[in-house]
Amino acid sequence: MPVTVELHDTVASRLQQGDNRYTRHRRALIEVLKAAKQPMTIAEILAVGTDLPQSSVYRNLSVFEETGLVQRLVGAGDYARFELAEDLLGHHELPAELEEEIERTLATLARRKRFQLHAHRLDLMGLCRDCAAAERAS
Amino acid sequence: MPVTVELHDTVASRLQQGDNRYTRHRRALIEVLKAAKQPMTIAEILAVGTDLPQSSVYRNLSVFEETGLVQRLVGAGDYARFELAEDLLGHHELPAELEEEIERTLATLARRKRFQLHAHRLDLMGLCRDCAAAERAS
DNA sequence: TTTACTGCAAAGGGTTTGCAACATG
DNA sequence: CATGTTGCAAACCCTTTGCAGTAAA
Repeated sequence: MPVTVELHDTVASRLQQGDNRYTRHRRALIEVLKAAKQPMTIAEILAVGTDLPQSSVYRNLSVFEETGLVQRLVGAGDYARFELAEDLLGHHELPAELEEEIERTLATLARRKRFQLHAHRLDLMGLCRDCAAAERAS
Repeated sequence: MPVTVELHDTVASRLQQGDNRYTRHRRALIEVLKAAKQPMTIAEILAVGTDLPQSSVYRNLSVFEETGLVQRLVGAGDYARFELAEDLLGHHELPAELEEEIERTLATLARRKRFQLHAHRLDLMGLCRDCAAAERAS
């Protein structure tokens, strides 16, 4: 199915809302991230997209991050890693149900322990159903 | 109560297990971290411990980290932050009960959704009971 | 006395930026 | 065509390191 076309349309329209343009390099960068099985470091991006100048990758990733198209992951290794925002991929996100239950659990236990919870952040490392199947097939 | 003395004893003995010495600067660094209300950046450490040379702070924090005396936090802002290891402070850690319930919840929901969970990491931002009280008092 | 630590300053290395040329809407 | 983007290289800035002198055990 033509997921890629839809993706590019989405990206283009979101960029245009902020006076940003969807150039050739930005398309290529989105393609690279789309093809990635996991969040990529900038070094990895440069290795794959050999015609992408370093400075453009840095600048464009920043633009994408500000636009909410790409998420930067820190703390997962020594370097920052980047991935397409979850709502652009669709099949990598965890069910909202899980997030809600975590929040409920956290809120309940925090209250019980008198822990004044300001915010939380949960990172799950693993494979969703479809990705696990794809991995077995390869 | 003489918490500080116990702390220094603990630090000293742990350092000596690895042929490391407990020098004047290392003591000062531990004091700075002990006094901190929250994890500190290196810039903040240098601002407080004005007589601590930059290179010593970097090197000693590395030693402390390898020895398990200090924990490095990434992703909480732009720079790395450092804090004394939880087992040296005692009162900052969340009850094990909470962590266990989170793990149970996560495992259950992951199984239900066929999500192949390899690992997780949860960061909670907030104040424990005692710290919240201390903040109200100040 | 041995060996780890210190302190200065210089080098390292990922990231950012200035600016003139270019391409998009 | 007005304005955002590119590309090169230099600048940045946090971090690491070499080395001679110092101090802990």
